[in-house]
Amino acid sequence: MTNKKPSINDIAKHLNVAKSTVSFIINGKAEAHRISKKQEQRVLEYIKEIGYKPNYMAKSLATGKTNSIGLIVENIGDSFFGPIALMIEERAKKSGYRIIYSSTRNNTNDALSVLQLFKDTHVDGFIIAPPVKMEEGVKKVINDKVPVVIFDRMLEGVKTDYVGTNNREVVEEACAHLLEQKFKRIAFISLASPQSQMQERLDGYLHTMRKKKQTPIVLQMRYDVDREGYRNEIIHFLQNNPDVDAVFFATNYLCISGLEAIREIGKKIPDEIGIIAFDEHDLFRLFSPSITAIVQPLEQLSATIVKILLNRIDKGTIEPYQYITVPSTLVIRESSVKKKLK
Amino acid sequence: MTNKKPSINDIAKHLNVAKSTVSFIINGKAEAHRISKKQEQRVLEYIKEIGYKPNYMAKSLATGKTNSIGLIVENIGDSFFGPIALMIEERAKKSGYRIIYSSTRNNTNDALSVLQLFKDTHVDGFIIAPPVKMEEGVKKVINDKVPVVIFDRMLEGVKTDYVGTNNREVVEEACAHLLEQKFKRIAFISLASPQSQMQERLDGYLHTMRKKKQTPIVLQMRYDVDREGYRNEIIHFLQNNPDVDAVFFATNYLCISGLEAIREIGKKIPDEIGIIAFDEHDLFRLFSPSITAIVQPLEQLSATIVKILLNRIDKGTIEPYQYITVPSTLVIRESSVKKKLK
DNA sequence: CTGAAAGCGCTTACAG
DNA sequence: CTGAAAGCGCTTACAG
Repeated sequence: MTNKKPSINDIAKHLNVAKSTVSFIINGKAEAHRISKKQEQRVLEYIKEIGYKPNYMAKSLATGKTNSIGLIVENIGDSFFGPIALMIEERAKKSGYRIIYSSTRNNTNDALSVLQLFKDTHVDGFIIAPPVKMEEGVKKVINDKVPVVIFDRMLEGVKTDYVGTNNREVVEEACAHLLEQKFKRIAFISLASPQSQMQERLDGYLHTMRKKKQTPIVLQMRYDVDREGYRNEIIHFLQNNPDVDAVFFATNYLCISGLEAIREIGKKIPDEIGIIAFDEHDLFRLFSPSITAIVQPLEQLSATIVKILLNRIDKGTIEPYQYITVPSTLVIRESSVKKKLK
Repeated sequence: MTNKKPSINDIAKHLNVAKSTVSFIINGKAEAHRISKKQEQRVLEYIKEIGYKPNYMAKSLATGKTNSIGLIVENIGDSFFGPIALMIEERAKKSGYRIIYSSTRNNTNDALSVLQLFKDTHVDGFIIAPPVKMEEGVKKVINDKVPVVIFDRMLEGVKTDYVGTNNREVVEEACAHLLEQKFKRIAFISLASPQSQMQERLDGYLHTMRKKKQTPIVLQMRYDVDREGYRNEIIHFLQNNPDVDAVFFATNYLCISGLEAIREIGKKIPDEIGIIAFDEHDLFRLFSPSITAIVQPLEQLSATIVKILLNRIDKGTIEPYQYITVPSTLVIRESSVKKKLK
């Protein structure tokens, strides 16, 4: 018993067989290489006895596979990407893949450099919620035959798999609901972001407003601001638009800043101002009044993302790319239902 | 221009120098090996020209280092570990380390198997918030000279670095604050968990109660229950203990279930029941009334964890192990301050 | 059915 | 100052 870890070579020598024989047996290819049952038993037993563990780095060097996936998101600590990261990892683990993650905080340069770094370390595939201007970087990766699944927001002109939700349709549903509740002046508060999911949400809003002959009122804030900044800007906006009687918030954290703003200026939800948020948050269930929200099916999104990526990794990248949208649900709570109507 | 990635060998051949020379130059050891400036320039320029990227797997195989760290937490999607994961990754990245994560959901067997898996893939070190009964597994890893930093909860008898907060002291401070506010019957609602941080929080509570001659009232729930289950058990508890006029919740999610329970039975916060939670949550700032909470210094915790681990990785494991507690802050809000006293 | 050998792309004593 | 060579621990054609 030395304390050096045993290698395939050691096993082969000890058992007087060839390295290749051992390797085949370990990898379950004994049958395919017509190795005798007896031989296989002998090797398997010895492996168990000495507690042999293959060296993954050597294996990776020889095969070019690392069994790891790079996950690049906006912020792994937030209430959307965090749970997604949890579910993605749990599913990937079942298929023997590890997840390496990085948060971009929407910084394109950081995202590009981490993309390159992960690629240099030979991840087998990527799951990316990209910041803007990532098109070229992602294309390069795909060109080098590394599979990429984009999620949450699309990348224009990048041919690869995408998984997202039906932003536009569900926002239309939400806005229609507000109108039904007799809210008249519905504002849309969002980020000045060209990202596809934000554009789709805006489209849904504008489309419904136009269809119902309402005048849109849109606030698009810079996205490099902190919570305090959003709050102040929303206060300002609501004061300048006193006739606004409902707000659709394009993300959950904007809604949280919005709630702080509304508290500050003292408007009553829902009778003086109706509220709907995109994406769920613990707060929304418990807030008084509870907040109507569009809830994305996180489990289903994660499952789809992982399934598609693993399929690409296994089978290469032949079939047509998939564009999948999993529908979200409008969960109606108190903040969008006028008490007088009840 | 073939499409095969250039290797050190290719460079050496092309430039008519030895592989070792190229390797030394790439790794900045040109000087140490007294390689001529001219030679160095020539190699560096060529590398740049062809866009050479070292193969990390080969490098890892040769050196035994992977520049990766295994992060094992309870749930990367929750409001404590998520932000911690964000900060840990950002700091590790600056020093050239990647993070591979896994969530245990407090399942010891899952945690042990992922610990083994990460170890087999040769992570350079571990950051672990361990479930119970991980002592032996972690010891084995440490014995094999892989550095481990434990955080959030300690592991009895495991000699390694630990980073946590001053659970006991800050809970004492919180309980003293409730007593000052003339709350009489303070209950402590927690999980039936032998984990150290939970024990310390309980100790802080019991100690203060005893010192002030108050009778402790403790509810310890099973920790394999869902939010609904917690809520129901808390309702039950509060109904059976109608004289309880304040509750200290040992975690933020228990507090959230508690708020649902309190809403259900219709008690008024803070005048009929005072509330304090351990750990911050978005909800607590915005809830009406806002909820007093013990806030852990996440930035400082993450920074300390990463610093200690990288130090161990670089310098080996010679100096005595560190046991570091970073103090938390009691943020007093409306839920623990009686209006009548104001 | 099994084995000898080359190869994956690095690092690092060692010799000169 | 620089180069030839062994080694890290696997996989996989290829030969028999």
